[in-house]
Amino acid sequence: MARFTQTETRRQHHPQQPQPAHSSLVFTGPGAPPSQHGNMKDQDAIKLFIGQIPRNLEEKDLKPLFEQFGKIHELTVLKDRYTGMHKGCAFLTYCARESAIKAQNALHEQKTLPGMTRPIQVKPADSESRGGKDRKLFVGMLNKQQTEEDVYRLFEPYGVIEECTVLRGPDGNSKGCAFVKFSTHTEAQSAISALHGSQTMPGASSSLVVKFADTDKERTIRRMQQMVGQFGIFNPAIALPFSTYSSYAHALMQQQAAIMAASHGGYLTPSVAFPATQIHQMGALNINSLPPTPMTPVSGLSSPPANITTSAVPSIVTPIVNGFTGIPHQPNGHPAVETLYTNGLPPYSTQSPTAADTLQQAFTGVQQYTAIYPATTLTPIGQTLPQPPQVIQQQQQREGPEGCNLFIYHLPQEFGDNELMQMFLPFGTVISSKVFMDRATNQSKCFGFVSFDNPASAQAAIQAMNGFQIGMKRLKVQLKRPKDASRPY
DNA sequence: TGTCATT
Repeated sequence: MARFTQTETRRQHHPQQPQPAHSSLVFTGPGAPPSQHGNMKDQDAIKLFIGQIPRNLEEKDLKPLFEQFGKIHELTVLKDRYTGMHKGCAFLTYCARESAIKAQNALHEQKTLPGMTRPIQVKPADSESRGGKDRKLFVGMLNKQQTEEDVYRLFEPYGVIEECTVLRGPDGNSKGCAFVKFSTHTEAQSAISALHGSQTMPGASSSLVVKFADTDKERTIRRMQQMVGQFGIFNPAIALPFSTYSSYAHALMQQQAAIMAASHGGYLTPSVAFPATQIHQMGALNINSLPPTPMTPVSGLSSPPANITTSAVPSIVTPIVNGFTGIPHQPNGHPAVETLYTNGLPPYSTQSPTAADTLQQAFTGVQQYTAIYPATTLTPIGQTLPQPPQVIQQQQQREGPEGCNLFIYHLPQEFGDNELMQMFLPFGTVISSKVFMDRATNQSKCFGFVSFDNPASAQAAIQAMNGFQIGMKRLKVQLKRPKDASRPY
């Protein structure tokens, strides 16, 4: 029955009734005058569900029973959509909210209609509350000092508050948010209109948030996303289309480069995370001038590098691996890597907006590759991968364990969370990446955080990426300062 | 040096 009720509710919920003059007021407080004439209903009228009705009773038969509590706005017996069969229940809306309350008090479970074994049900229809959702607000960006009473005061002007709870952690400290349930949707809506973004509480990082609370379903989704962030149990890369040959090749190179970077320790190593062809181009750019001229998008990233043809997958492994093994010490047919670094720094430029794209493309293969091939095929030169890189797309801002969180400064202006993550993926599983944005300008503050799932990856990333030059700046890559630490830099 | 937090 509950399911039918839901269905019927939705179906019947749509017809918009003409509203009485007073209902157009944004504020519909507890003192809102009830409708007195016509078939108008109060804006805060309650739709009642009537259950346990004998199937031989139609609207006209039921009307007298309910009319004694007030003028009826609408009474509908529920019928099966296809067979037209009486479902033994109805929806009833009185013109006045008060009538509904009276009827419920007088009738619900109080009387059994002829032929029925259970007493009549008279209660607000599911549509009236959706579990309270449509009149329950989530309030965020509160001051953590604000109590239930403070919140109550804040929302009181907009209607009758049935419930007001400040969310608190286990220690009893406010989480800076609350739930406020009004008696009607309209009241809740007016509170949103009046209060959302209206003020910034002292100590809050942005203006007050007032919105309808999540439904159960939404909460479940949120929970799942949090689990993803915490445990990395979901790898969306699996859902990506099968990698092209070229991205596979890139993936191999980058994977090996990552291994090199992790095991080598020199500042030179990060550069091998880029295909040789790309190193060349970027290196040249870097030599020419600082700041470099805007870079054309590096072409050919999605096609195989020159030294890789269309041979079967296993056969390309060795040459690539060998090539990369040689790079740091013995350049292999390309100009010596060192000679490209005329300023003694690894090459890379992100002066143009295309640079972020470039990086992203350069690393894209890693994700696909990791998802599709078993780990054993990833180690053709007998090395063990520290951690298969993973991409968590629905990331939360989560810190990893102690020693796994990096603070990165001097990021290119155009780097976002994703670019930051792509840049650090070769060193392990990135459980979160966050570039800080200036709220006012929506511009990057050029620093951010990357969290790995293990300290070794973090250390490898520091070794490889600290001091890495991008444009005119060098990345500063350090362990994130623990909250309680007070060591200034 | 993790900005936003959903009983």
